[in-house]
Amino acid sequence: MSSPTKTHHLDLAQKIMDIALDMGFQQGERLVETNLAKACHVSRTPVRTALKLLDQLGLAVKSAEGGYLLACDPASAWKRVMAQHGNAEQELIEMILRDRSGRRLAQRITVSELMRRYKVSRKLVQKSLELLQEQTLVTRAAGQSWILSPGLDDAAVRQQSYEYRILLEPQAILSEGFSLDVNRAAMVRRQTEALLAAVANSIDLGAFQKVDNSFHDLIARSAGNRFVSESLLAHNHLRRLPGAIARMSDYRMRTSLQEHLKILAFLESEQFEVAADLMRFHLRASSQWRPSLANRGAPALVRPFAMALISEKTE
Amino acid sequence: MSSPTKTHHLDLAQKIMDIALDMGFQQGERLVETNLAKACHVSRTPVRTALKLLDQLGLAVKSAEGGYLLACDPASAWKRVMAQHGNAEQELIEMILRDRSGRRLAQRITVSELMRRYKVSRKLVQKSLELLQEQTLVTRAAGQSWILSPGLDDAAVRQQSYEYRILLEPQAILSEGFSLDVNRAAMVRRQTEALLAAVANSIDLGAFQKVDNSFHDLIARSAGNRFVSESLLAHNHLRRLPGAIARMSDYRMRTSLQEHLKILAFLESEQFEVAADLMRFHLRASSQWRPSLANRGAPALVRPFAMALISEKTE
DNA sequence: GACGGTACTATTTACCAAAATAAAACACAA
DNA sequence: TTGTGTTTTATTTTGGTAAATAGTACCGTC
Repeated sequence: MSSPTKTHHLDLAQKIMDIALDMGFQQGERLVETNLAKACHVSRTPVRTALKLLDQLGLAVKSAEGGYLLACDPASAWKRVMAQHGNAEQELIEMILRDRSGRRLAQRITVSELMRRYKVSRKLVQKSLELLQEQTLVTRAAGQSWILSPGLDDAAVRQQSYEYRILLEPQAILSEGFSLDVNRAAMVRRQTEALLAAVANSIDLGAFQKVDNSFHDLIARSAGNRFVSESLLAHNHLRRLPGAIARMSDYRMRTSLQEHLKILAFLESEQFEVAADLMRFHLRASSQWRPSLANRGAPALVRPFAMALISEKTE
Repeated sequence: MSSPTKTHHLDLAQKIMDIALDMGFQQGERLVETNLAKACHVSRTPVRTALKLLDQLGLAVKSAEGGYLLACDPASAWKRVMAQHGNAEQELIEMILRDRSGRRLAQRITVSELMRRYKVSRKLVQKSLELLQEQTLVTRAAGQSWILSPGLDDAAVRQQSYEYRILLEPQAILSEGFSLDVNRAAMVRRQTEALLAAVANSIDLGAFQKVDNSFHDLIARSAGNRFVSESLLAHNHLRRLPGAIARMSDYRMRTSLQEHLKILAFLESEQFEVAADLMRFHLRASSQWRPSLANRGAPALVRPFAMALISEKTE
C-alpha cells in the first residue's frame, strides 16, 4: 500500500505505538498531535504523516471533532503490521548476522561483496551497515572494508560474557540510586509468568531469549550508575542476536525464569543485597550449565542450592 | 601544500609512521610497499600515494633502486607534521565538544545549527558527526536532531565514572588471561617518568591527562576478558575529552603518576593481586581528591596510606 | 489556552553522472 | 621469489538538482 520510499514514517508510527503502549492507552483514546510531537522530539508535521499512515493501516481513525483516535489495542496490533511491512534493512541485517555467526561470511567484508551475495542495492547495504555501526556491531576499516565485530557465538566468548556480567550486574543492583521502574518490572513479570504458564512441555528458545533479555534490560536500566547502565545495555544488545544464547534444556530455562521472578520479588521489597546475591548465583548457574550436562543434572554445587532457593517461593 | 582533498591519505601516512614506530624502524630503513599494504589491510595503491605524500613532507625519500626509504626518526617527526596539517574535522570536533562542556551548545543540536555557528560546510559537519558517532559521543535522534551524549564534565558524573572504574579496572587485572604488553608498558613507564622528571614545579594538566590515559589504556588492553577490555577502552576514550579531568593539585598529579609506576612494577613482577588492590586504592584516592581540599590535605583515611605506599619505592 | 488545520520555509535525502580512490593483474628487474 | 612500476578494472566519494521530509508561524475553533 504505502510506497517504499515512505519507510521513514513507519519508524515514527512505531514510536507512536510504543508511546501509546507505555502510557497505557486504550482503544478509542485520543492521539494528540502536539503531545506526540513533544514526546518524540519532532515537529508536528512528521507526526501528522505518521498518523495518516496509521489511519491507512487501520490502527487509527479520524475523529469527528478532528484529530485521530486509537483504533486498536496497541500491544497486539503492531506485530501484524510489521509482519507485512517488515523493513528491508532489518532483514538484511539479520541475514548478515546469521551468515556471520555460521561462518559463511568472513569478518572482513565489503559493500560490493554484500551487494552481490544478497542481490540487493548498494543503498540498502549502506543503510544496513550504518545501522549495524550504530550498534557497534560493525566498524569501518581502512580501504573499502568493514569489520564485523565478534558476536557471542562461541562458547569461550560466551563464558567471558558471563564473567563480565557477574562483575557488573550484581553491582548494578547495589549501586547508589538504583531504582526499579515498576511499570516495566510488572510487564517483565507478566511476560515471564506467561511463558512459564503457557507452554506445558517445552519452551521456545527464541521466546526465552526475548524474555530473558527484557529482564536483564530492566536491571540495567534501573542501575544508579550511568556507566554501569550503559555498558550493560550495550552488552545486552549483543545477547539479542541470533546464536547469542546457547541451546538450553527446558529445565534450565524454567529454573532461570523462576530465578528472574525471585530476583524481581526481592527488588520490589527493596532487599537489594539479597537480590544482588541471587543475581550473582543466577548468572553463575547459567554460565555453568552445559548442554552436555543436561541429562546428568547441574554441577553438584549448584543444583541443590538452586532448588532450595526456587522452591521456597514456587512450591 | 597538499590539496585539501587529500586528507584521506594523511591518515594512512599516519598509520605507516605508526607501524614504522612499532617495528622499531631506523632512519634509512626500506619502506616496503607490499608489507605496508598487508599491515594496513589495504591495497598497494593507497600505500603508494601515502608514501608519495610522506616524500613531499620530507619524511621519506625515493631510493635509487626504487621504493622509498624512511628519512627521519619516526618517533619525533610526526608531531611536527600534524601541527601543520591539523585536520579540519578534528578541529571542528574539538570546538563542538568544548562548547558543549561549556554549556554554550545545547544537548540537542542540528547540522544546520552547527554549520551556521562555526561557518563551515555541511559536508564537514556531517563528517565530524559521523566521527563522533563512531565514538558514541553523539547519537542520531528522530527528525533532524542529533544528541550529544553527556561527557564527564560534571562532578557527579565524574564520581560515577570513578565508581564504574573501581568495579572494572581491578578486575581487569585479575581476569584470567591478563597479559601485559611489555613494549607498551615500557613506553608508558618512560612517558610517566619523563613527566615526573622534566617539570620541577608544576605539571601541565593536559600532559598529565595524556599520560594517565595511556596508562589506563594499557591496563584495559591487557585484560583477559574481551568485554571488560572493550568497556574500559570505550570509557577511557571519554576521559580523553576536554573537561573530562578535574583540575588537580600538582601534588595529587605527582602522587598519581607514582602510583601508576608502582602498579606497573607489580604487574611486571606478576603480583596481580597486589596490583589490583593498589589500583583500587589509586582510583578511590583519585575520586576522593577534591580541588577544594587541596590545601587541607586529602581525606584523613587516604593520605597517610598513600604516602606509605608510595614512599616505599620513591624515597 | 489547548488543539487541529493550513501554508510556507528550512533542511535533509535520493538520484545520477563525474571524479577520486582502491583493488587486482601483469610486466619486469634483482 | 620478492619487490616495484604500470595498466586496467572495480568501487567509493563527490557535486548538483529534484524530491521528500521536517520545522515554524499563523489562523480558527472549542
